[in-house]
Amino acid sequence: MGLTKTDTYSNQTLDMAGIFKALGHPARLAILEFLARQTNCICGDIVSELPLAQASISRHLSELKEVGLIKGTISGTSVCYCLNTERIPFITQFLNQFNPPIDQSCCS
Amino acid sequence: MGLTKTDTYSNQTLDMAGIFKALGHPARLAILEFLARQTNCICGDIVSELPLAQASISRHLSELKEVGLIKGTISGTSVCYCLNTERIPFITQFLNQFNPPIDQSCCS
DNA sequence: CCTTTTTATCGTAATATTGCGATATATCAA
DNA sequence: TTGATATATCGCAATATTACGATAAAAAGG
Repeated sequence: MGLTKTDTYSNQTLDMAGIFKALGHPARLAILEFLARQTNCICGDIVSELPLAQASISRHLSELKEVGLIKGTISGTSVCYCLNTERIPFITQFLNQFNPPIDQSCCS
Repeated sequence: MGLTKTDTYSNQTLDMAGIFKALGHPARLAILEFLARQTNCICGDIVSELPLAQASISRHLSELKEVGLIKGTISGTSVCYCLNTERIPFITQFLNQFNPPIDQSCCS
């Protein structure tokens, strides 16, 4: 028996934790930073951007896609990757709750 | 030999990944959400907020403090915890780079 | 069909994280 | 000093993540 995570935490908390976990690895962050530097989607050859094996990059990409941070569409024999920019305001909005008017007098 | 993470990724990427990793666990997110609901710092008794052992909560709190998401000051026999609200704009500003004008025509 | 190219998945070893009980530390009150 | 209370740290077991090579799958071009 014992409590599951779903019993304990709200769906929103679990979803957001999933997104942050995906952001919480330097390789995945580096992939996003690379995509952000482009003016177009990148069709293939993300592998050559990082010193990781192709299998590892593919895994990271699928984790990023799983939480909706990137989009990927098959284009012939390669895959086109883009940032899913819609996701960002969603995250920043969530983070805004941590910016409340708290009286921090006892902690400063 | 072999590349270290510091060789491969910028300090900013590593720092931000550390912050997101800290955010990427439902228990730690729940702690932050709890702190955000308060109008004051919380001196003690965060343990009773979550179904985790005291040792586990203490661990999570120290991880949050390590990346600067919360502040803690000793107050007698307990510890006062507050959100470190300064940190939030820092994160949202970083996330803004993922909101660029990308031509997503091939991915939509 | 066969070959090449690109990406995904599988199996597995190494490493990291999580959670807990036990214990240590520190402060306060008596 | 002793006892009670609050928090931190240690040691360890269970679990999750990461990375890689090998291999599979899917599409394009002969």
